[in-house]
Amino acid sequence: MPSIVLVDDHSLLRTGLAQLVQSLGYPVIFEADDGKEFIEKLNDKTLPDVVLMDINMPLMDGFETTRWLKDNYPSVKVLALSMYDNENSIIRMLKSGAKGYILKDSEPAELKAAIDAVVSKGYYYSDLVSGKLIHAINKLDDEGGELKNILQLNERETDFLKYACTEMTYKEIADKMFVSPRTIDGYRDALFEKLHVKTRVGLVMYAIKNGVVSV
Amino acid sequence: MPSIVLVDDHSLLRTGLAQLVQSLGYPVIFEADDGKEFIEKLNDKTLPDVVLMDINMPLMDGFETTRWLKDNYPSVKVLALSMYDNENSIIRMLKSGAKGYILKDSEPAELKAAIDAVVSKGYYYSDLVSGKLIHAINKLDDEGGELKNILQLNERETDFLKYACTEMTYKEIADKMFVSPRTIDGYRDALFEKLHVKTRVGLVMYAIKNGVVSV
DNA sequence: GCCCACCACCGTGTTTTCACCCTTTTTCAA
DNA sequence: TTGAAAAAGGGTGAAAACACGGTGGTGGGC
Repeated sequence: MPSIVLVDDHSLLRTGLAQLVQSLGYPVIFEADDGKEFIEKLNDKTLPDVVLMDINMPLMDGFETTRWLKDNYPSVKVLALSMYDNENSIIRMLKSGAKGYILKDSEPAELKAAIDAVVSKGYYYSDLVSGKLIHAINKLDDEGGELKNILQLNERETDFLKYACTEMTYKEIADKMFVSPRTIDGYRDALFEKLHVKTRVGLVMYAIKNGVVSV
Repeated sequence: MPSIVLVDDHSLLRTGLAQLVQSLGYPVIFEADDGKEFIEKLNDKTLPDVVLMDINMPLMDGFETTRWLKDNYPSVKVLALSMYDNENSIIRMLKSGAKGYILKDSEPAELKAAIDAVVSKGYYYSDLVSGKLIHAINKLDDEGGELKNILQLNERETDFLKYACTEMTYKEIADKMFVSPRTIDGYRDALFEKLHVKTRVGLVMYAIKNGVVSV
């Protein structure tokens, strides 16, 4: 049977999941609270076949950790485990190297199917994932193929987005970030365009759906 | 050993939790996806000692379900299980009749302690809960004791709050809700006051933290 | 060198949001 | 039945948010 490692910051759920995975017959090698702890615990003796990886975690998130794994231990398959089914997370996670993506409200049978598929076929794409991917491709056509926009924000934009989720005015955010209010206007307009929103509320909703800010 | 029922809409996590609870030695009588399903499955033969209840669920949420249980089967103890540690949820849940409140990222040992305490002592208040309660009491003093404000919003306010989390302007929201824009201004100002926020972003963050809108 | 992308910055004008203070209608309880 | 609240609608003005069209500097590629 394929061996498993769990990475999730919700201790109770992770432990429960470990029990479930074991009851399905897969040995759980170890568990970790976040990407950093995972990497520390990982060595040649503890290499699993599959890593069940949460996306939103403190310290080192699922995207980063999956990318690191792809670079350092490409034989280890990552199965992303998320609360949400938003398109950006799915695409970013697959781009980072994940071999599959399942929601936390799936049935145990789907988890088993996903683990088996990742091990035997090398990937697991549920209808949900396929659907989102197709939708993303269609959107690309509409926009002339600017894939980068869906994927990543730079440092400054991420910082700004966090501040945008507070009750600060743009002027106050400008002070906090040591730039002029006009520059903040620029960040805002760039994000409006990239994220396809029109208002600050749109920014906030995006930030939350994508784990840029933790609720 | 006390018997347990689990109510949570995240199937994978709920199943895992069930395994965990059973491995701690507590029999799990049944599981449910939400409050509605829970009530349908409940009868004199399936009465548990403790219900582990998620807060944010579709159809019938944790508050409603706990209140119903308090009215119909007061002997069943509810232990609230939440992602978030925000004050309002804790207070509302305890007001609804929950005997304890633990976070999903607690250690399994705390879950065990909580279940045991709820059964033997009738309640379980962690340091987190106590701390939040004390903070809430202090806030009350500052405001002259307006407890109702923390607890519940009426129908119209809830509707408005949902719309406020979209990119609609207040004018558009007014159209949707069949009232004049001025009335919307009124809803908004009332919520600013009740929720102690100053901007629409504040409303959005409140709505998300309290599960008024689902992310 | 030159072009290009990217970042920070700037000005102007419109729309939306928010604060403050007001009237009318409905409701409900003393 | 009166009168005190609560809910709805209203006006004005200032502040913030948003749209649009710009400038100059920096650091690659070629």
